[in-house]
Amino acid sequence: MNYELLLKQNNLKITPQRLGILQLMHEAGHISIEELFASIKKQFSSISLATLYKNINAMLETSLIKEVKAPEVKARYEISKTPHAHLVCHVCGEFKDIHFDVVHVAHTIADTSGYTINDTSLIVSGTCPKCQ
Amino acid sequence: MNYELLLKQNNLKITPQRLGILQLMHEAGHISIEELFASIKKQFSSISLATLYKNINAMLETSLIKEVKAPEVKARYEISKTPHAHLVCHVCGEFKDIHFDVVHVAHTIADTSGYTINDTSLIVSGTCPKCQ
DNA sequence: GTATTTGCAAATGATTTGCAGTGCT
DNA sequence: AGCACTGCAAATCATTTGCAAATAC
Repeated sequence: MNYELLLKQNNLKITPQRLGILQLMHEAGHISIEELFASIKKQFSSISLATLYKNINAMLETSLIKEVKAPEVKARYEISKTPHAHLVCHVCGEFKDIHFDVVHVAHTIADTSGYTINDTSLIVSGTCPKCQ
Repeated sequence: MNYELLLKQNNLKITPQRLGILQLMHEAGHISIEELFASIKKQFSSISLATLYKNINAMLETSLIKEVKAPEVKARYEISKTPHAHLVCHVCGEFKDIHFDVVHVAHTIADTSGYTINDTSLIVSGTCPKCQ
């Protein structure tokens, strides 16, 4: 994945910290602020939590990344992809992407409401096979 | 709605504060902590934010109420009902219940995954007719 | 009467802001 | 060169905890 291009396309300057954040996010798939901070400190030992938050917020504003808010657990961040659903194990905490047509479901839901749809969040929580 | 019965069924003691919280939550449909605190202070001027949090947490633990975490906005709380979806207007902030079979969707999603499903959150964000 | 809840104050945790210095283009 | 980004410290905002007094059952 070309992180430099991703940043450029979103009018964000390329910095080593940002590249590191995107790389870790991509590897993890879904990652929380704490996990990200702990991991990135291995590369940039003096990185500050303020910088991490500023960058996360900048990337959220341009929709380069997306915040996934599941019930009961802390938010995770992922690089934006085509709309999909999530499956979360509340025992081990694993997040899994599910390729499912959420846009179609959203339209069914908003059908008679007159709403203009922007975003759909579909998260199923449960226990994964390993944790049962 | 019988709030005393609701509390009893969940093994929670009946207090005026709890009855007030449930009443406001029921009237509002979906309410944030700040809104709830501002409203309940009109009835119990000396209620503390700590009490509010303790009660919200107690009711969440028994599942008497549910936390709705939508993208971009602060969490809202609702009295637990049959599973349903939510439609949120990101302009005026209004939350709307949509009676939609989320359990069926959840099963479709978790179908081949081997997950045991506990909970499903389906939230569609957009602009409501009034705000367009 | 006993256990739980309340309200207060203080503690903790999470996130944001201001600013001086540095780095990107 | 000029503007954006970084890192630090401090500020702010959100939530939790400990404890004494009050209340539920």
